[in-house]
Amino acid sequence: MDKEKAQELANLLKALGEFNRLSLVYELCQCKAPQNAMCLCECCSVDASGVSRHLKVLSQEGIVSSERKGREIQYSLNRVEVAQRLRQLADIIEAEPSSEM
Amino acid sequence: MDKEKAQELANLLKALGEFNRLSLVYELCQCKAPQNAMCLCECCSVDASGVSRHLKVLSQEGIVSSERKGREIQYSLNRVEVAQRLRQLADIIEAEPSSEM
DNA sequence: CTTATATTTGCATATTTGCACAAATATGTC
DNA sequence: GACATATTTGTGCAAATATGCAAATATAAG
Repeated sequence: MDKEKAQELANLLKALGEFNRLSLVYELCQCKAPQNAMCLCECCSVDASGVSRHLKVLSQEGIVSSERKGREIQYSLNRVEVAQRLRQLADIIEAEPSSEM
Repeated sequence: MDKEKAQELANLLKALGEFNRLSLVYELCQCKAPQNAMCLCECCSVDASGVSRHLKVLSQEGIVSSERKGREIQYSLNRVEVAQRLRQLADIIEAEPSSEM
């Protein structure tokens, strides 16, 4: 595993590893349709500016996608991609080294 | 997902989401036999006390196990458990809600 | 008991992070 | 254009975090 990939993965995990951000992800997880930030605001204990910043972090890490719809911006969870990256890590962790060391 | 479980999961992800700690995990990942801290020291850019602290965090989150062997303490990765928790999250994230919202 | 090695802990410091509030920006409606 | 709503950004602050160094502790070997 090269350093750059490791850093990327660490960033993903760090983004998910904050309670309010993880709450946002769970919330989006339960939504069939994309949600706007005001709506998402209700599921965690921070104000709109805080939610905005959290969503920005999630967006930068490719965890959520956003699309402006008029006045609102609708966020949706990149389910497949995130799940895939988590499973890849799980596979790496679980795979015992074949030979040695 | 109740709040307590979410917090636990966030803690796991946060523990893994720091570059040097993730490097330690990768290092342990490639080891068949448990490693002591001095050995692990080489894989990341912090001194022994830093490694000690990182290993403590990983240990508290159940990511690694430790066992004293004489003068050394040998650390090993809890492969199955960590992989399982990551896959559980992946499953939650990937599963689209059946009915609504 | 002294010495050597491995690990942890106390302390100080620098950096990062999460947050609220206010101001700025973007967009839609009248 | 004036106003309302949604979101972002600037700022400051308090708390958390990562780190190195030195001292303390644990264990083994002599």
